[in-house]
Amino acid sequence: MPELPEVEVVRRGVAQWATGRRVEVTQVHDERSLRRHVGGTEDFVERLTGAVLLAPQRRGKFLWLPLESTPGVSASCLAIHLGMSGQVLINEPGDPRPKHAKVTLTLVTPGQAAREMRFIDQRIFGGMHLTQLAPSSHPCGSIPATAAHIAPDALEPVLDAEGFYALLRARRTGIKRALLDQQLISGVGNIYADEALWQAQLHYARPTETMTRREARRLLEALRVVMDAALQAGGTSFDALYVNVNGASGYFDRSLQCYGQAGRPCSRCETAGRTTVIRREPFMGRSAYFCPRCQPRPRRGRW
DNA sequence: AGATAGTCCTGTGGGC
DNA sequence: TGCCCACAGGACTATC
Repeated sequence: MPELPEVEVVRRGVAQWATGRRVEVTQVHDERSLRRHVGGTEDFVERLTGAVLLAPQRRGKFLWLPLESTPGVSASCLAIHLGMSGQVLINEPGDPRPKHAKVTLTLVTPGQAAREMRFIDQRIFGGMHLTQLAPSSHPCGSIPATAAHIAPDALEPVLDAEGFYALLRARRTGIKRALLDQQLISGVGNIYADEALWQAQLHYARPTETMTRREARRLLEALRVVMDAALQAGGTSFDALYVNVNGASGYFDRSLQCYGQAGRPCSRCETAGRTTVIRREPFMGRSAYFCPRCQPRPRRGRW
């Protein structure tokens, strides 16, 4: 499941191969991946073909490439969301097309060989669309109109510990729900929520309104540390569903301390000479992993 | 405002 | 061996 670090790995790969290139051919193999494009497939192809792609940007799990704009026309972008199983691969033209290829863009630039940028998506929860760019607090100054509602992500400096604390105290929900709410803080999914909560020694049902400044700071720091480490490792790949633009897996799964570790000993407890087993509990139609000793259940938890 | 249910999908895996 | 069905899971929408 691509979360912030995985999307950032993809962004960097796309930056290397797509920045400044022109879309020579647009092929849509499966219209369902354009569900979020207002205007339909024909409009998508017509507007994208011939456009020059600028440096890709990211906020949370949203990725976008601004299109070089013509004077007098409002700026737009190619927005990409990977959903559950989306991939962006860079290939040479003529490479065999993967089974779940949904969109292929042929990218050209003078004096260099053409490349194909392919959007692959097995479960079709992700997609591509064209949309206007709207002013934003994002470092690049704008954001896709369709992503304007999401909050700054955990790695943006604009989100500081005091601001994070204030946001949490203003809510009446459980801390993991808050972390997964992209309108409060973006980029966090199930994996990094559980990892950061484990790191910060907070139970997932901890009511946000009882969080202390210290705990909020510890949690934000934990999010940053775990996401930075995951980025260094090329992301988390449990299976072939998440890969970088060259098709390579990340290896952060080997560093996971909590997520997916049900039945295994908590490493922090082990270091302290105790044995505690990581537990999995159903949560919001998925799972929450935690150490029952390091992350004790609050008396009045919020699920 | 917060919580929940439904929707979109397909590969996987448990049950028989 | 093979069929069927339940299910996961990010984001969005509708509804309570």
